[in-house]
Amino acid sequence: MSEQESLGATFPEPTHDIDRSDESERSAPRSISSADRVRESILNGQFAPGERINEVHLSRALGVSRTPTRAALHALAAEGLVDYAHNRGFTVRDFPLQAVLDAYQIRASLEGLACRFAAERGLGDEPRAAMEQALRDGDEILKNEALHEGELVAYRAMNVMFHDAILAAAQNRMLMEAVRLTLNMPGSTHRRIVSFNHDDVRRRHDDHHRLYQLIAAGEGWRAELLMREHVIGLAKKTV
Amino acid sequence: MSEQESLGATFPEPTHDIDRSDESERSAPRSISSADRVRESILNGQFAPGERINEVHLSRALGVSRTPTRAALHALAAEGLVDYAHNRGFTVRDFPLQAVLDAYQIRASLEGLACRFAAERGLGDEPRAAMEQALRDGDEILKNEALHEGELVAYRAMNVMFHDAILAAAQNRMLMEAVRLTLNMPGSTHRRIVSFNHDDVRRRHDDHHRLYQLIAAGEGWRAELLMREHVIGLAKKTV
DNA sequence: GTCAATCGAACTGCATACAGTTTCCAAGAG
DNA sequence: CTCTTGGAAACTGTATGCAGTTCGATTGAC
Repeated sequence: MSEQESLGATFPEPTHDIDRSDESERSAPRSISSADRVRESILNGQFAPGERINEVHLSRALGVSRTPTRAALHALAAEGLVDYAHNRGFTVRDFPLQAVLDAYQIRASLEGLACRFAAERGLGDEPRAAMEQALRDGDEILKNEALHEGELVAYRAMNVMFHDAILAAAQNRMLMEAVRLTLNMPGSTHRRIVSFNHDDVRRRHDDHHRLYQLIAAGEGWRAELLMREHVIGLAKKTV
Repeated sequence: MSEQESLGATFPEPTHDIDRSDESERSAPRSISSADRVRESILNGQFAPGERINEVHLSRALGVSRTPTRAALHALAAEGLVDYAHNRGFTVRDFPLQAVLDAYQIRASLEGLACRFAAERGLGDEPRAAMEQALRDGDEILKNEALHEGELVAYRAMNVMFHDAILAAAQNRMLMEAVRLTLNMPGSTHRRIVSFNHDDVRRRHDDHHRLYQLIAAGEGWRAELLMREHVIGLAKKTV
């Protein structure tokens, strides 16, 4: 493997696993960035919490020089995944269980606020279409008695589409960025176990229907409270 | 001025105008960073919204090379003050009035949540002492009939101390970071005009007293709602 | 006069070398 | 054995040069 270090083998190949196409900005379709690869490695738990990140080793593993490596790490520090200290470089942040649970509360407040904004400002055409599509998709998925592998993937995609549509309808970029902060948590698979019990899924999807109707009806306050409950309910399923 | 460009003269001298000493991390007392200087320039409105930032000119103005300049700009992009696009560099973000008003709503939600956390988890010794000190300071300031220059400075410091203490008591770093996002708004002095009418100040300070009592009494829900009202009230005074 | 193409200047992206700091280990004093 | 101290290795911070891209102006065709 020429100059690559052994660490390089552990890095994810350039796949668009995390779809960030909703940047709303001119998101050029350029190849996946180093930051994305390192982020995925951290989220997958390939770095121990508190571990120092050696720039030279990391840059070799990424196959680039230290300059873009440092830029990527600074970006991750901005997202809160790593810490930075002058003359001491970057360390992987630790996310104790309490922090993960708190993140759900924060996200609940923020997405609740997004619902209120959406209700007050009205649903644009694209957000409305996306929400309706997500509702149809969810209805379709729920026709089955039990959810299998492919349906779980579809369910997740549907869920992301619905929540992103509300954020888009809120028409506030800071809100989107703050919510993204709460989603970047290293949930090393043993956490973040959202129940796929059929009744739970049905209840959550029913929330979506009610949220859509409340927002469309301009019921900002009710939509906000329901979304808060909806998101907090997700935390209850987290171990 | 040797090698400095004329732009350099417009940069703030290394003073600790913005006190970020509450980093809670090992905040080494090193000299003020380039990022801080550029941030202050942007917040002061020395860059037009949408304006592209030339790295070479900026680095000359800062008296450093392009590498640390880019790092500083990336840090500011993380804070949301500038935008970054590949091969096109950094541009100053625009903050329309609606975004500024929304920021108050976001901050209200987040600080309300912080109150609930603080009430549920109990006030630590330091946050409690800070809050009590802030309350005493406010009482002292309000003894005067009208507020003059020095008292306005003291009032602001007292206010920051009170709100920071609550965030510290919430014991959640993500919450602190999210709130900081909402505070980094270019309020080019014509906005962010919080009223210093004596009655308004008295009302806001009375909110502080009530918030302290609610949090100390463990009344999380009531503290959350009062804080939301308290912060939203600030937006009402913004033009 | 308007639009398109083209060339050149200017700017950004990256690699690399060097300087300054930290960190760790080993040797020595108490 | 413990603590201190010296120094070297390792690591981070910064400057700089070059390559690739973008942007603007000038020229030419229509």
